[in-house]
Amino acid sequence: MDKTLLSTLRFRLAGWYRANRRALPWRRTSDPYAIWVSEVMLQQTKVETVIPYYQRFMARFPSVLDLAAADLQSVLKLWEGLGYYARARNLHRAAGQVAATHRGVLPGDHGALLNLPGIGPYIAAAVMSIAFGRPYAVVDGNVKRVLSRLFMVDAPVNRHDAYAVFERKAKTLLDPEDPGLFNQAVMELGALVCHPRQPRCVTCPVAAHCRARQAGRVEAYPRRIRKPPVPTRAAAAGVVLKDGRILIVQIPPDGLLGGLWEFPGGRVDAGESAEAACIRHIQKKTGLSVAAAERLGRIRHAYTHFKVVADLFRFEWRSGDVRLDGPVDHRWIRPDALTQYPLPKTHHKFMPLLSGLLA
DNA sequence: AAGCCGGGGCC
DNA sequence: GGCCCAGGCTT
Repeated sequence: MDKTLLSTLRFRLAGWYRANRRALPWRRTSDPYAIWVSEVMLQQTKVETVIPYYQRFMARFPSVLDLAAADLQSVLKLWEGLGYYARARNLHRAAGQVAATHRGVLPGDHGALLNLPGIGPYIAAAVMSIAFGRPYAVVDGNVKRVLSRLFMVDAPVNRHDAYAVFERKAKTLLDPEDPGLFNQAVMELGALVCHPRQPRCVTCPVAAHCRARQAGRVEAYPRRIRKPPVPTRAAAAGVVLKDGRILIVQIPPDGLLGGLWEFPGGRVDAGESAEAACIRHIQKKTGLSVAAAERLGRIRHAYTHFKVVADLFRFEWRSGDVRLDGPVDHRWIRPDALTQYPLPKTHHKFMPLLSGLLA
């Protein structure tokens, strides 16, 4: 790209950003740890969703050492509802590593950051540029959308091999004078002006440089490959009652909802009743024999790769001690203690069905 | 290179 | 109901 054009683009973008940026909590600090936490929370998550989580998290864990000293369950409880719980597990583990090997100070070194769990190309570049002022270009969903329109990039943004294409573009555009501001400016432009649908080109500071706009094809970019529709699964979960207490089990740390707690249950096979499936899963996973009492209700929930229709049952314990197969821990708790544990969204949807038990 | 991993808000 | 969001990890 022509050198004069390049500096004009950088200049206009920076000017627009200074005048239009949102006053976000993580923009009032230069603490690398705070920047790091915000970037982890912002993965695949909208700014408005993150703000309250970020504020609670930073109030509770103001430094790397505070986070490293915390137990994972309290971290997951603060993360409850934010999703992608591996982010919380990795952040906690990484804090432990920073405490142990860097004396609690996040290293301003690209390679060292990439070695920490949960820090990939995006967060490494974001922390290096925003917190340390170093020239690393970020490539996120916003950047890919903005660049795909600016240069009419035909590579679909949601294909893995597209990353290298956009990274090259981002590197040539990056303003070495203030990489942190430049990176945030491109992302803010994507968030406030260069929307996925109906972009506000009229107010765009770089519309004059935009090839898609010149071609009248802004809405045709970014290009994207279609994903197949997600399947729906049937599931069942059981509230097992024994002496006024209910059983919850902890989900294994790897995989879906790892580390959270749930009522025992599982998938309903084809041709199987939800109640029979639930009894089968409880027997298999906890070793308990239960007797059916009643069906409390049904909820629906959408995950990234499937949807679930889940029936909730109430059972009375009949016999057996807990012998776990699958879950990594269990508790017999009073119903009013449920809120002390990090639970999946499905279980928050179950709560209204439990009103009789909580009384 | 592709699949897995939450939840919410928008159309 | 599909799409999108300040992605990273695993295989």
